[in-house]
Amino acid sequence: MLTIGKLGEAAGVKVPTIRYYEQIGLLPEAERSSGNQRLYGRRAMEQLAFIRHARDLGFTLEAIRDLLSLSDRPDQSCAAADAIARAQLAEVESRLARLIALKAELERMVVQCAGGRIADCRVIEVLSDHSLCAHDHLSVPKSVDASLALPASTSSSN
Amino acid sequence: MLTIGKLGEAAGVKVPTIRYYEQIGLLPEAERSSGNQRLYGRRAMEQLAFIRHARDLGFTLEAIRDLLSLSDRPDQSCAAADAIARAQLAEVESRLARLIALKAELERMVVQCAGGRIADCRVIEVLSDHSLCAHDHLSVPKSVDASLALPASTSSSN
DNA sequence: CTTGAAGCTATAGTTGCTAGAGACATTAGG
DNA sequence: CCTAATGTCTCTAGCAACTATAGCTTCAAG
Ligand SMILES: [Zn+2]
Ligand SMILES: [Zn+2]
Ligand SMILES: [Zn+2]
Ligand SMILES: [Zn+2]
Repeated sequence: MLTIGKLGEAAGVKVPTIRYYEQIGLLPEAERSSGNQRLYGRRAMEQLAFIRHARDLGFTLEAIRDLLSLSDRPDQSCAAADAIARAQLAEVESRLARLIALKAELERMVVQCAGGRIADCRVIEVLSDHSLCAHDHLSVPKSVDASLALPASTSSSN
Repeated sequence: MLTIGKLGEAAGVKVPTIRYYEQIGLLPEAERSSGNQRLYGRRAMEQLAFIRHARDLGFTLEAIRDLLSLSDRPDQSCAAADAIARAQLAEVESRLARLIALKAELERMVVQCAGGRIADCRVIEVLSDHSLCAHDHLSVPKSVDASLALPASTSSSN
């Protein structure tokens, strides 16, 4: 039985994050010691590692919640799990496409600036006028909108 | 003089967002009509368009705040502005690198799943064990950490 | 037995907005 | 001129996924 600190260390997850996961019901309520401290066994370890890995791959907590509950039913079809993974892949691909456009536009502005006064700064100029941009880099269309953010990739370990 | 609705329409920014920008001091307090409604002139229009464009390129509001105040001092060196843009480029490049790794890993898991029962699902297997991953896709090193999220790219216009 | 680290709960802050309530302003139509 | 519809006002709360703080209790080492 591990304390929360040891568990966090083992799984590469910060202690408050573990408590947060429990609070939102992503992890089951932990057993408690006589002195009211959380205690974890192998099962909790595995679940937390699963969560951590899925977060690293960019899955939302909601998706992870679903994946966890699926993984509890080994005999069912994995179609739902695969669908979640494919959706995540699509998400990543769409972000990727957008970032590639952003990168091109940012490179253009940085390269074009000769580095004089603000009045002649290409960076400021381009930001003032999108028609100076080579291509689109537009805001994302509504359908793709929700949860675009890369899960605040909260620097690794404990 | 435009009302806030017209301004939002013109700049492709939602009305509450404009009020929010004023609230956090990114836009100056607007003039008011006799009936206490905000009125905007050409200057506000340009500033808002600048903000919108910079947001589209992924700059944080903090960075935009700095860029705006720089653009108010046309005679100064543009080194600071260029530095902000280069930092943003670096940000984008780092996210890009990470997303490329994620994409590869997600593709691998999706492709490898034969689609049977959960017990044999490659998606679940891989999530349970990072050593099944081909490469790193690790959480971002501490230094690059803050504000990794793509500015919740809150679908364009008004 | 004492001390310091680790744990506990509860609350608030982060980013960049978005949504709602309830009141006032403006404008178009009859 | 009155009314209804829309627009705007302020204020507050909510989203994701944590992180940080305060003020306590418990535990392990010496
Ligand atoms: Zn410049
Ligand atoms: Zn542009
Ligand atoms: Zn599968
Ligand atoms: Zn992995």
